[in-house]
Amino acid sequence: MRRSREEAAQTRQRIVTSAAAEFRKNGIVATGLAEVMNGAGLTHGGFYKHFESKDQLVAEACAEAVKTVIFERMAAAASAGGEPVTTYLSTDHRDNPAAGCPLSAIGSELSRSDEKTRQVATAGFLELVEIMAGQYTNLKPAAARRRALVAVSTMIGALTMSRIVADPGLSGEIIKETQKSLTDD
Amino acid sequence: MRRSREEAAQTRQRIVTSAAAEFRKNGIVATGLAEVMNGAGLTHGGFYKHFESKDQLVAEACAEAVKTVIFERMAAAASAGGEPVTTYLSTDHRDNPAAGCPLSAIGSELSRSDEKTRQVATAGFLELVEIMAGQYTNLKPAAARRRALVAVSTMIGALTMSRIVADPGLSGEIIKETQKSLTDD
DNA sequence: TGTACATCAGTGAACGCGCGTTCACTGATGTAC
DNA sequence: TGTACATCAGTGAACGCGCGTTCACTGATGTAC
Repeated sequence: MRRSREEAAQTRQRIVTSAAAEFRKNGIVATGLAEVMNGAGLTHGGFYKHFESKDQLVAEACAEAVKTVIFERMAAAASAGGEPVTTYLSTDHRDNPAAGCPLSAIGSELSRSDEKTRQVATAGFLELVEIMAGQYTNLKPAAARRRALVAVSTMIGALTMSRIVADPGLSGEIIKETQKSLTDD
Repeated sequence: MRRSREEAAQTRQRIVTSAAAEFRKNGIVATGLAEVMNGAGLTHGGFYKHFESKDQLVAEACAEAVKTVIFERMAAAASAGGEPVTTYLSTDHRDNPAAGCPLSAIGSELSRSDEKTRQVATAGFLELVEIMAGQYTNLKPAAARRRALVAVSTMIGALTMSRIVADPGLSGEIIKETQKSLTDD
């Protein structure tokens, strides 16, 4: 039966949030819409009352993940005077991809996604670069940005590799060494 | 009809090579066995005469990609006295994922693959670390390895991001800045 | 303010399709004598 | 070395299944008078 405008908006939001978690946990292609809808407490038939296609959901779910993880959590970690690198490169982040950075969790799938999704991912990357550039207070803005571009690439590569690697010791070593390398100096 | 042992071995090899390319181009989950077999010039029905499952093919295809790209091409680039970083971080490599490093091309999918595949990926990562460590001739082995661990993570993250990013200028900037950062000093 | 009707969120079944896997069959290769 | 038979690589059809998407239906919400 019909729902109120407010209820419908909440439902839509639950679908996006469920998708953002499922995609990061199991991958975009491997996640079915029925799985996403089930995660939002709905049956799969109603999906198209809210979205035009799976691709549209992918773009919105990616935007939500970028917003909560990069624009909110990482930005907060930096403005609180903490080291954003330590937040990003942690075993906690490594072990919880469903709640973590989409650039690490679904990076190789994002490179095959449509324009809209890649633009959203690009915006997240640039925000992370800006956050990191803000850490290099002893450098001029242009130099800080250049260094941050590399630092963010390092963070994404290291977290991705720490999840791939079969040896837990090596996985921890990647996180620890990368964290040290990016916080020293 | 039956094929000679030699022909059958060649066929098997063609399947692995086709899979290694298709997986890196379109992703593991998004690539069907029919697509792989077609790339090897066969119909899909014969697949199970050579492999037990898709997972087994994934592991072997990953091993082939690691061997040709890391153990052969990257090792050759280093021993020829060239900079392996320049080979890895190039627009050529960025634009040809099907022939490139699987850690960048299918990184996030590898983290969800089975133990065998992740072990193969880990071996490739460690070899790349060793190649890079060999570049740091002015450091003691342990320090060189630690630095290489971070450098390889940076290379993988930067190449992955250069493929995700929607803006070609930014994509080139990531490659150029990361290359500079890893070759300076 | 109350009533009649249109709207539409959500359900559950169904669509065609491609997936990984299995199987009967073919006929050349390999093996045993 | 030749012959008879077993093996098995490859084909093409079929299996059950889950995919993204569509649709008829329900009934509460929203709108018009």
